[in-house]
Amino acid sequence: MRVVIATCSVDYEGRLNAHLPLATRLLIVKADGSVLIHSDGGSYKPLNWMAPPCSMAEIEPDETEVTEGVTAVWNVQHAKNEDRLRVKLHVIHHDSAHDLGVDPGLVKDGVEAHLQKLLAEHIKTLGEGYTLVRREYMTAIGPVDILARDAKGVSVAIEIKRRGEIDGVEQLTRYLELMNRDPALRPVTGVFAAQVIKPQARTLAEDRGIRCVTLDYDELKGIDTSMHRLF
Amino acid sequence: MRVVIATCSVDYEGRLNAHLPLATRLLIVKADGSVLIHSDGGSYKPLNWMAPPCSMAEIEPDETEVTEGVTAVWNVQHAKNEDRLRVKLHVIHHDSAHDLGVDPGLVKDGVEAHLQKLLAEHIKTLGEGYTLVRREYMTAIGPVDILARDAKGVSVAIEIKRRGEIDGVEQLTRYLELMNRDPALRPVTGVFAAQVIKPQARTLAEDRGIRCVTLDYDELKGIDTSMHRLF
DNA sequence: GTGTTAATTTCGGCT
DNA sequence: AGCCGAAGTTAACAC
Repeated sequence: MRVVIATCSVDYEGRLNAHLPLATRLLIVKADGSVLIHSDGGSYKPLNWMAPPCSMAEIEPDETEVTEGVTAVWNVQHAKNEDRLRVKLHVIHHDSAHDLGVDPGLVKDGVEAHLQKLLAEHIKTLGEGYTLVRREYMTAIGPVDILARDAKGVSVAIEIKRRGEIDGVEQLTRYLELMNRDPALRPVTGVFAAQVIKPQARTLAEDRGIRCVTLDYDELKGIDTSMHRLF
Repeated sequence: MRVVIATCSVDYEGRLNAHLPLATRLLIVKADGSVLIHSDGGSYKPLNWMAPPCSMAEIEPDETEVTEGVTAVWNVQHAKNEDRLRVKLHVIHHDSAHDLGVDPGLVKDGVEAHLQKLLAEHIKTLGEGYTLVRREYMTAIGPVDILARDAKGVSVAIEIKRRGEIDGVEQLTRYLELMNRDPALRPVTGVFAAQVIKPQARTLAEDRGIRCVTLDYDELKGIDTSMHRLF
């Protein structure tokens, strides 16, 4: 990995055109040739970048560029499309290279899969008498997150999201449409469960007779913990 | 901006829990206190990070950590929630600080908003007699990009995408379904406009009676320029 | 490899 | 400040 602090201007041509005026920035060249250009603020997204696979060539500035004060030009070309990044370096304040080796990678815990597991274990939070049929109930168009039955024994298809948006309602609607054609399951009602449900998604869901449920991850986890403590 | 190359392990606790085993990585501390942890590969997304507003405190390792070879600990705490990042530094290979100043920011050209503005201004490119009703026409499930009327005064809902894919057709279909329930608007026809329309999206759209229009950004911009020149 | 879905998404625009 | 949708989204997973 090469780390450079330089006063530079940048031009990107590809899916869009973008330009960065002359300023001092952090330039990172990774082992796979990818380049990141960071300012001293903002979040983790670089001001501009080139994703791998790509190659970086340091070329001589032309006469006009030399007049403008350009001391070096980086030409970063994507390997599979026409995306190109040109960095015009004026002043280099720092330049160092480091051997980092391969990273073992991130270990995560607490994503949607976890929510699904918790809700399946505590399906009664949806209502008295609810019973779990199975998680990842397979249909012709994909797996329904949870299939359950309510107190009356009616099938309930449950779609789980961390954040409930329109896409999720569409997804559940497709499942319900298909499942309601199956005489062995029919009728199937729907529950849209998420930690947060956007108003537009709620409107659409309720318009289609789908019940919306807000999930509290900590509460589900709390039930889980207290259960473990009790038994 | 502080740039550090160090052998370290990282733990994140917040919306989820995540852990990075001991390895050599690039650590960036920005002026706003935010921290990025990058490996020597992958795309622009860091392995782990803390978004601003947050504060970083360098603390002494405890006895156990010293035994494990930890020489310093960074405690990065988010200012508005309980998100916390702990970096245990074992070996520091490089450490430097740089004053970058404020970045003038990225200048973009050719995004969806620009397309929408241009098409609204030149709505006649869709056909003789077309008139603009308004951009971002609000419905219960979200805003339609452009509402117009054709030469016969029939309402036309226009969905604009840079790249026309199935999602966009689904979106427009939802709007049309809803708008066609409104006696004041009915009937409403649809136009799916994009710079590039994928064959599958085109097929689906046309199957649903939605007209597909390919937008030429440079041409629209050209009309815009020549208009300015003429008047 | 291709397509679909999630993400500690981030970012910008508007109410 | 919050909500909503786009992004040069990126990344993980299924087929």
